[in-house]
Amino acid sequence: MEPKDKIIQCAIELFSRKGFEATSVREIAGAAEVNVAMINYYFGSKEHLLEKAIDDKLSYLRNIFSELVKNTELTAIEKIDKIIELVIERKFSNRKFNHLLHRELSLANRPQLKTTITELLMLNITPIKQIIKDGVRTGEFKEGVDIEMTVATVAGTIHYLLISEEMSRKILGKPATFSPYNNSQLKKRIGNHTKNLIRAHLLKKQ
Amino acid sequence: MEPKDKIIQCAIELFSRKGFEATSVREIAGAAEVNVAMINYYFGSKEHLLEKAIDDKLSYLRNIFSELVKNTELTAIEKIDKIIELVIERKFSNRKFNHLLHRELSLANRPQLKTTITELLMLNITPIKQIIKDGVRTGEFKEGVDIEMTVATVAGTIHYLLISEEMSRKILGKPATFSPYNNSQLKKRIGNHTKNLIRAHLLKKQ
DNA sequence: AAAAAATAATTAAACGCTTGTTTAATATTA
DNA sequence: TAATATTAAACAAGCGTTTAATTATTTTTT
Repeated sequence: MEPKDKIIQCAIELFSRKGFEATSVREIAGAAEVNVAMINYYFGSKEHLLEKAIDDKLSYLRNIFSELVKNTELTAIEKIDKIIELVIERKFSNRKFNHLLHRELSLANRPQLKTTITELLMLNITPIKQIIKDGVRTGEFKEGVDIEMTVATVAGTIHYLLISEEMSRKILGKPATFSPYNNSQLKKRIGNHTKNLIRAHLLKKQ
Repeated sequence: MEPKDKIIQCAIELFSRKGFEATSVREIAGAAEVNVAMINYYFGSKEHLLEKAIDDKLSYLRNIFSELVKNTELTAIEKIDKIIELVIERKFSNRKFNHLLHRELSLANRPQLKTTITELLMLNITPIKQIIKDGVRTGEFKEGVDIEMTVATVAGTIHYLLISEEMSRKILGKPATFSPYNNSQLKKRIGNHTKNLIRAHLLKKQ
């Protein structure tokens, strides 16, 4: 792997685990096995490195959901099911990176970066909103539901259970030996719950 | 106000807005109008100051929900409504402090602190769980619902809409001029949605 | 109640260390 | 031969913390 990419990769890993400010450029250089000066040579500054890394992720993830929304062979509720699974899968496998994004979003330090991150997070949100809208329009879903809030519920439920191992354990009432993120059990459970919830909330009573 | 308390107050404000690592002790001292050495004199270190501040908040908030859970004059769904309103109120007025807690929780830097924070956040969670449990036991709520996940949904929905102004605007589809946290409109909207959602999910069909 | 002693609070200055960044020289590749 | 990549070393600035001296307050003794 080229040194430039290796720097990005190591930086993301360290920023995600320790936070941006708590990670030194020497640490990153050490992990990437390059000279410290290479970081400024390639990226100009530590801050630009962060921006570049997040920007890369954004352009990589763009338009990955679009096919699902367009697919007309599935009903709205089937699409919702699929997208719930996709979001869970993605959030689980990018858990710490997501924490990095949310940390930056909660700070007033780098305003320009916040816009990029918002766009990145909205990649998960927008398609859910669109599918629910379509479902209401075609009559498959109830009228009068608060679509925007429902979207927040789906994203929020998944997000909340990925905050930390200890929080998840406490919420689930599990002992300290339980590793919520190391088995696929929790993924399924979140998926089932969210789907049931959305059904009770959106589907017309039959 | 005593210098010790003023330091805590200013520290919380700065840590919340800028993050722990990005805030210098000289900044805190400047804001609190005391000499830098006072911080170490009173708290030993910058890190202990953070711990003390969070610890204070924890002991202040303990047992504040207990009366609501014990109140037997309300039905389970009425209790849920009340607690949703309480949690929304609290999260809205402590928005940035909550961000600080969640940032610390997402980092591996200060493990001991994470336990305190988890306990603090669980003060919102535990009563909701208890009320739903009771409601299921008395037959007011459906059986077979995933109680722990439902709790995560309530907390997650509220939490997600408080991530950032820009995120909220984007989720709600509002223009850049809209200030989601400056009016009480959003509070009510989240409250109504969450209550409706929980009703559809928990109440038996009549 | 006044004086003396002891404790606590506050200050300016310095400490040693780490930070992100730059420089200028060298090695590598085109 | 020219452009690019890589290096070790140095830079100035900021960091959290400590020191030692001074002022303020409280406690004890007369």
